Amino acid sequence: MDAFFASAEQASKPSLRGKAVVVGGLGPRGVVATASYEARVFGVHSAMPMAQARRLAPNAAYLVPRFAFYRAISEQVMGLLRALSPLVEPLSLDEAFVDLEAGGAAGDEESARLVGVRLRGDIRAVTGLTGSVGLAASKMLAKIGSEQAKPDGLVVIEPGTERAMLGPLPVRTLPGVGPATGDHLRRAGITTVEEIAGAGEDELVRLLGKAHGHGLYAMALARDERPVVAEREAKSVSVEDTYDVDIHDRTRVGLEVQRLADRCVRRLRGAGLSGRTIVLKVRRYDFSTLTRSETLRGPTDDPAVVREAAARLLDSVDTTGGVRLLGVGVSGLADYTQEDLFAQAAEEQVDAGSVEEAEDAIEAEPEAPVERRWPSGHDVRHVRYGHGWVQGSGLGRVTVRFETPDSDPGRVRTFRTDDPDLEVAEPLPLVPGSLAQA
DNA sequence: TCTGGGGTCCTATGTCAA
DNA sequence: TCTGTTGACATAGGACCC
Repeated sequence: MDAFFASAEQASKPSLRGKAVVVGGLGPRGVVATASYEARVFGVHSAMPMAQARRLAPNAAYLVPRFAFYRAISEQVMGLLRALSPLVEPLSLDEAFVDLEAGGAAGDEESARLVGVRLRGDIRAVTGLTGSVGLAASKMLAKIGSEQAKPDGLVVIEPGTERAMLGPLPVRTLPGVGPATGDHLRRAGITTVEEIAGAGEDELVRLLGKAHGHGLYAMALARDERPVVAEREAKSVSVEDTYDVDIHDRTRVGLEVQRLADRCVRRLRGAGLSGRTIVLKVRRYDFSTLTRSETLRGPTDDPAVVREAAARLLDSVDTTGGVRLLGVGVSGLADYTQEDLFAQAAEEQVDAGSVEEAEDAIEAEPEAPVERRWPSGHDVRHVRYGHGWVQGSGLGRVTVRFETPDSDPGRVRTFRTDDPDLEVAEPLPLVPGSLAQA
């Protein structure tokens, strides 16, 4: 999908169409998740600190992501893909590989192109959004093709033309070459894909190590045999929070770790999983990041066990100077629990006095509750004015623009944040009747 | 106002047992 | 019995992806 989050917001909010839209964390430490193509003109792009984006595009619309909404759209698109083939490998909410051969949907180049054209039409009809398609003989080439096709296009990389097409491209085009590897290669005088091929396999392995070297050399020669794999099993479950202000108080750090452990276990249990290895992640005031892990004798999904392990791990970490991020994860997953009876009994004890209570005893960060209740971009309904979305809030006021996906751009009105006529609403379908509402 | 959140994979190093 | 090799596992860190 093209600029997925931003496009979904523009489709949902007529007044934002054709305008610079930036979706991401709005806090002081937020980063850009997606920028609309109009915003990219100003140099705004994914992973950029929000503060920098605001300097570059001060007049853009800034919205928090609405994952439930995007997920609903994503499921519609994945449904279309699964109609083409049972072999669909989602990479994220807005991207997937499809093995057309396995689906019998396409045998030759022309039939494949036809499938791609039809798919793009279906995506538009069902979601109202544009998606781009890359058709090629391997995952790597299909991915590169789809990048070249964006926005709103289709690219076929014909067999036999792969090497010539890849040759002049920058090394960063290849999957697995990020900033660090890119720098590494550049220092060795390698800037294009054909120069990777020219350097030879031994040289690459010497430069980048065994796995990466062999892999990259193969990619540069357009050799990629990786199969499309549907239903890959999760290998870890984790949660993490970056705090608006560094936490210095060791007691508070401990409490946050307990909260994260509970959240992590909730996700773990929700997925019907348990795990053996508990991981604590700490990012300090200076952005240095360290992890500590502990492996239990058997898998657990017991909140008390995970909390205690996380607390032990925290004991071995120096947090003087403050922490900006904390995280708790579980890996070594199994889909069954093999917990001994002592732990089960201990759980019932500890659960009685949960962390949430203790947490309330500590004074909360002084943050405006209105920001929580009326997050920018979220849908609302007013008794008199109907459906709209929060354009901004603060100082006891909330500003709402009243419009729907199929209306003209709407008008703005401002209310008190405690106005009883105003309530939170579910997103409306982008195409009438197409979005199953929760 | 510098740098999210949720993942995967790879590498290096240490330890232990066969 | 001593020494060396090998493999599995645990741990920590880093690169990368969307």
